[in-house]
Amino acid sequence: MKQHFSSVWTREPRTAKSPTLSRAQIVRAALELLDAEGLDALSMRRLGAKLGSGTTSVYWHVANKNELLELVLDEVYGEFTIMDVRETTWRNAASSFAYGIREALFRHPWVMSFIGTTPAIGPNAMRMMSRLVATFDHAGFRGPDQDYAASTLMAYVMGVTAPELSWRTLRDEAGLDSNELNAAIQPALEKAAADYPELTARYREYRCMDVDTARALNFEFGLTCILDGLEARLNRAASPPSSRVGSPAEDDSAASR
Amino acid sequence: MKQHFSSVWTREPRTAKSPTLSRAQIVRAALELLDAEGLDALSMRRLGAKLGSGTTSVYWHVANKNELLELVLDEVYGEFTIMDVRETTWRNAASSFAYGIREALFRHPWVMSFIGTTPAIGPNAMRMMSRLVATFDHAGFRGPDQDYAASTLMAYVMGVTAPELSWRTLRDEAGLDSNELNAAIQPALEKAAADYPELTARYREYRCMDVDTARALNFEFGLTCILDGLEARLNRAASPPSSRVGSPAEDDSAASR
DNA sequence: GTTCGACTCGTACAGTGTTCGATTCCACTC
DNA sequence: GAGTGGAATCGAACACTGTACGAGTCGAAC
Repeated sequence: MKQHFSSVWTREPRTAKSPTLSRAQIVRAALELLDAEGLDALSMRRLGAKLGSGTTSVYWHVANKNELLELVLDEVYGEFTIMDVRETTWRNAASSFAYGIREALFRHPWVMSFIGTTPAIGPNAMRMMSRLVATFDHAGFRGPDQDYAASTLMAYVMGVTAPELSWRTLRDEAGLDSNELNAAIQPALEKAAADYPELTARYREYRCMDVDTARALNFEFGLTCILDGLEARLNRAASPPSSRVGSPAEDDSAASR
Repeated sequence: MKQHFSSVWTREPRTAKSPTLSRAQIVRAALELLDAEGLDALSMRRLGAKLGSGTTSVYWHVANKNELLELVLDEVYGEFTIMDVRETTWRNAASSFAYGIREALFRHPWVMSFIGTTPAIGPNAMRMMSRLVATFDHAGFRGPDQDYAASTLMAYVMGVTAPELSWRTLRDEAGLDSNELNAAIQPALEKAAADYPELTARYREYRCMDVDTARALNFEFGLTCILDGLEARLNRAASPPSSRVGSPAEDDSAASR
């Protein structure tokens, strides 16, 4: 059978005999380059230069740029930490996890370009998912609902943070602070919203508000929404015997896990 | 004052006198290319060829590739339709909106790479946001909560759909169907999850499940979670006078809007 | 008929990811 | 110590990319 799927994680890493260049080293350098100067700054030539090696030496340790990016991506997944749920409530664990991701993404804004392009099956991503699912197991979810709950939380956090990141990148590239950029963008916004007077009014109203705190409130709002929604489902499943579809693990053996 | 922010929407479009090439034409061709062959297929040379014009002719109508992409992105935003909330419940409107986005994204998988990179301030994005906010206004949200609710829903939908898209792209590039790809990916997954026996068990358990319906269930799960969460907040705000922070619009004038 | 602006497009440049083959270097055996 | 084989490095080259520039074409207004 032909191998239709390939990824860094499917290949055996090269055995290192005398590694003047190592995978870890390469990944670290790439990460630094990405964090410092953004996605466009990472070219194989620049990476080679930063490592003090020839441009194409990297290709012995990594099959291609995509694989390199898979590796760096998983490195970032390694920064998504979760508390041990047995030490707090699941709401606390989930909430601090969400805030942690948000901040990790702020440190590595370029990741947003890969999430949704590259499937995350690296070891760090796996560990994170494992712990997140365990959190929802402890919360009382059963069967696939554990995965669904985890995925819902992740989806929300990624989804809200994405526009925040694009905003921040724009801001930093322009060399302004948030409120200056807000002012600079206002005419374009008003022009775009010209046909929707209620939007214009709304923008005028918010102009005095600090943009960053508004974003933070936005994040918190959605997060509590989701946690409330999850909790509601938990309570709903707890009280009635539930004639729920798609949850095959209501019998004795599988539900105990 | 220097212009620190630029976008297609800030520039006046060129006045067309005898347009053998038009913006609309260019955008359509780019969209077709993107839909048919993905992000990498769109190069200015290929676009020129498809249009039957010189490679650099496009640059008279569009400042650069980024602007072109902003235009195409907004075109996709134009496909995100919302029902008139006065014809159903807000839950219905929001839910069908979410499903609509999901399907539009399936038609244009490449967009995921820009959301979170390019701020969406085109006319179609504006119209969509205007209608979405109106939906939540009708639902009973007041002040910034309307925006927060809209952004929460959008964030979730984008966030869940992203991995789905990466999955589908992978699948189509490999030329397999979902379950075949699932089988092909299994060894990599098991290897990655080797240290987490509960994950392995979980994967084994789901292997028999159809991947696509699992995804659909996942989407529905999170969506009802969010709608439940929003509804809960609505009810909470309705009954008690609420000593909520960060919502400055509890007085008479602003809250009526 | 001339002029001017709208519009097109060929050429060129700097840069990209990656392939290929030659080269270096080290651990090992004889 | 000489020799060998594979690990690792790297320079040159290829086929691309986005875009700046300037020369060219065309249609309408004067």
